[in-house]
Formats: sequence, structure tokens, C-alpha cells
Amino acid sequence: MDLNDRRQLPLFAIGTVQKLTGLSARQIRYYEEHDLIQPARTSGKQRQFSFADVERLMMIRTWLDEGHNMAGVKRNFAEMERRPAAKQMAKNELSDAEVYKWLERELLDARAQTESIFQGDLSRFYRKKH
DNA sequence: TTTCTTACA
DNA sequence: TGTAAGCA
Repeated sequence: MDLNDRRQLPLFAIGTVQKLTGLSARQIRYYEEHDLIQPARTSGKQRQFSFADVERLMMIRTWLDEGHNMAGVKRNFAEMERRPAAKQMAKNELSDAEVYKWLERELLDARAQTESIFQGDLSRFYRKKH
């Protein structure tokens, strides 16, 4: 199992993704209805999001913040599929470093407000190092 | 407590 | 999009 496979692993509940992306549960479910993401489901029908899902959600957030509508977001993803250059463009708007920074910020904010977004002990991997 | 679906504003 | 109801 390589890194790419691990990015597809169903790991987070919607509450965690909400804090990670800053999107509401309503929005996240709405984007799923529009096939922008396809999170896995547990036997109990609960959505399980992967890092790949979270990344797509962050791209959606970025485009929405830039003023795009659903149609625009769908076009962006469609463009990413047909042209590899578009993927680079998307990464340019949302580089790996930015994704990491964003995740770190969201995680720290989430911890500042409520408790750990993780039910377990994973939050220790994101301890502030300043 | 959290998430889920459905439905209304 | 937010929110409420009724479940799991």
C-alpha cells in the first residue's frame, strides 16, 4: 500500500471534516449530492472521509471563496480531469505547503475553540512546534 | 453525542 | 444555506 492508497483511506467523520475545511455539514453533504466528492460509508451509513476527500473539499472552499458558483467548481474539476496542466494550476492555487498550513491552522483553531477534533490521540501529531 | 435523511424557509 | 424533526 503506497502513499496514494493511504490518501484514499476512509478516516474522518463529518464533524472532523467540518473543522478541517471550515465548511458546514450541510455544505459538505450538498457537494456530495453534486458528486464533487464520494466519501465512503460505514455499515451504519455514516460518511467516512479520506485525505483525498478533504483536499477536494478545500479546493472547493478556495474556489467558492474566490467567488465561483457550483457550476464553476464543477468546471474546474472537469478541467483537472482532461488536462494534467490544470492539475498543476489547481496545485498552484492550493500547493501542498498551503494545504499543510491550512490543515495546521484549522487544527490549531479547532483545538483553541473546542477540544481536539480527534476522538483519539492523533492530535499529538499536530502539536505546535513554535 | 453525533450523524443521517427529509423538508421547509 | 441554515435549521428542525425524528431516527440510528
